[in-house]
Amino acid sequence: MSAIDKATAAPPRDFESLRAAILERRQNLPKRIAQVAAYALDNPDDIAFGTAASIAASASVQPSTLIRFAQLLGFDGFTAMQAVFRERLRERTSSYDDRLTALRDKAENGAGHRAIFDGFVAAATTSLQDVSRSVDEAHLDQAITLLAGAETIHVLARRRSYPVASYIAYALGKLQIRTQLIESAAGMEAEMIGFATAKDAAVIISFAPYAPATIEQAETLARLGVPIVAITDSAFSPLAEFADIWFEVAEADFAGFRSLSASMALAMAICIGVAEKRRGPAGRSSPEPKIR
Amino acid sequence: MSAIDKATAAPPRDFESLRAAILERRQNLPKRIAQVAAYALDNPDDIAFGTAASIAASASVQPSTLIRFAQLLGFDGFTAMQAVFRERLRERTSSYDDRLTALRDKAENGAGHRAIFDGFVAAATTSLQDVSRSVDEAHLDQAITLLAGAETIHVLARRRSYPVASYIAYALGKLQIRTQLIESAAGMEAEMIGFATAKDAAVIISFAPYAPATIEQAETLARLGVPIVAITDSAFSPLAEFADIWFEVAEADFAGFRSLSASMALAMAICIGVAEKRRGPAGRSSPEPKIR
DNA sequence: GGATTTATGGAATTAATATTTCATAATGCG
DNA sequence: CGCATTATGAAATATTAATTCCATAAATCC
Repeated sequence: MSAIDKATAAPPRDFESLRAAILERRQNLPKRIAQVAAYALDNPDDIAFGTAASIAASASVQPSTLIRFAQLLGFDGFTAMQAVFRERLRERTSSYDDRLTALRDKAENGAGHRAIFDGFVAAATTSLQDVSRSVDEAHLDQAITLLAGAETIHVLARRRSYPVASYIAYALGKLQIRTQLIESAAGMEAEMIGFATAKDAAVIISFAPYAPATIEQAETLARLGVPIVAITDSAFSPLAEFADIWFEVAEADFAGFRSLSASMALAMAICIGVAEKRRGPAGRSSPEPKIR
Repeated sequence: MSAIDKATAAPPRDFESLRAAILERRQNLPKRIAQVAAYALDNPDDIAFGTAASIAASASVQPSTLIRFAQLLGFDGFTAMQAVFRERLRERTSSYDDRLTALRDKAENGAGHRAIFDGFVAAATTSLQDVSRSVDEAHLDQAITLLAGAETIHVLARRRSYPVASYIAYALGKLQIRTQLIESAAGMEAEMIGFATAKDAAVIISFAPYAPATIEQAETLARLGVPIVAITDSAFSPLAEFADIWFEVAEADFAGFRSLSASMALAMAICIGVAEKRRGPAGRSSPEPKIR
């Protein structure tokens, strides 16, 4: 019998509880076993993939020590423990879409606040994955070229999309690019838009249900001959009609609110791209504006 | 000898070329082998971890067919092919941090716009992963309880953090929670803040370098006895001093701009949490506000 | 400081897993 | 239709990997 209870009745079923179990006992583990414990937490992937012998070698212990470690945690043997490490990889890899639907269910049934938070994280991650697949370089280049040639860049968005617009305005400002954020506070939008010319350009962001004011103003801008780059959610968006270049960004939603992460990432890439282009192809040696 | 060349000289080294090789030959593959091919593309994870016997069973073929399939692709045997499937999982799992640093280098050396975009996506993803680890439920509960009890929720943020504040204001508005976004446009912030009382509460978001105005106003709010929930970036943030509850959110940066995704996700979770709590524990049956 | 318990290393054993082989079935071709 | 070729299934074999066992070394306790 060992100093610590030989076997916890129930072996951890998932990686998190396994991790917790290890951390809890960490202090009073025999030297070699502790060595394995540390290795396991530091290199979980190796344990998922390796064989008992190879892992033992990497951790500088005997294979038998590995098995003792597993048994100490309540597992039958090394193989049973390894299964948990493999399961972890599977889940981590398993499509975020699945995770998201699972979390949606969970939240519907009144799970804790943590579940809601996880849901938003999953929604954002999914959206980022999607947008990463769907945006193509050619569009990106065109949009950047178009905006880089503009005298003033007008940024237009309402409601849900407004945060994206305000971040664009902030970023372009920092990058010393003349920008006009079309604000709604004082009801002066029409006048602000009136000054736009074909030498300017506009970035417009809108998702279903498209704010009527945004569409209306997009139309006005188009009529004034202002080139338009749009970030929207489908080919059927009314914006697609007015825009010279448009991006389809499908943001996942959770608890009734859509993520903005994908739009934000795209917006930022456009801003930096415009700044780089303005600085000229020669300026490429220091393309990274160090601003916070 | 089989109808198709028995063994491609060089076996695919990575999953993508393996996939391509399979797709290319798909049409002229013997029935059982084709069955394996389809299974392999549909369930790559199973192949990574399963044993020849278990995979064969899942795909309804004999283990030997599995080996023939591997050899047809130029591998030595099943084990060699499986290695490619495992490698794929490893890479997919490999820390986003590594990817991010790689992309940063790439961008510094003047890579295309696509690389910049990927960088922002990676930065956002990393931030989300981090925040998901660091936020704990107890804090979340406390923050939600605090805000749920407020008459009016004041939302305060400047510059980079402002988009988060505007999204919070939008969300709380939709959720019919009385909200006051402290805007800076007309320079009336001081007056707006002056109306706040201990019965209200405030959400303040600020990251280094902390906008002086935000800190100053946070202090004022604290002096007025307004409970404060802060989202900031370190324990040394001046906000931590004034806040009753604060969250540490470390956003990764790229090309000089930090992601906002993690803060956004946290902010949304708080908003929904407050709305749920207000609706009362009984209202839990329909916790999902269907608003777009 | 000696006795007893506990931990460790290393080899032996057992279990599992991949691979090969061979008989048979299916397919294609003249 | 019949022969040759290719594909398939099933079991035997070889290989590899996990587990157990035992001798020895530390550590702990009286």
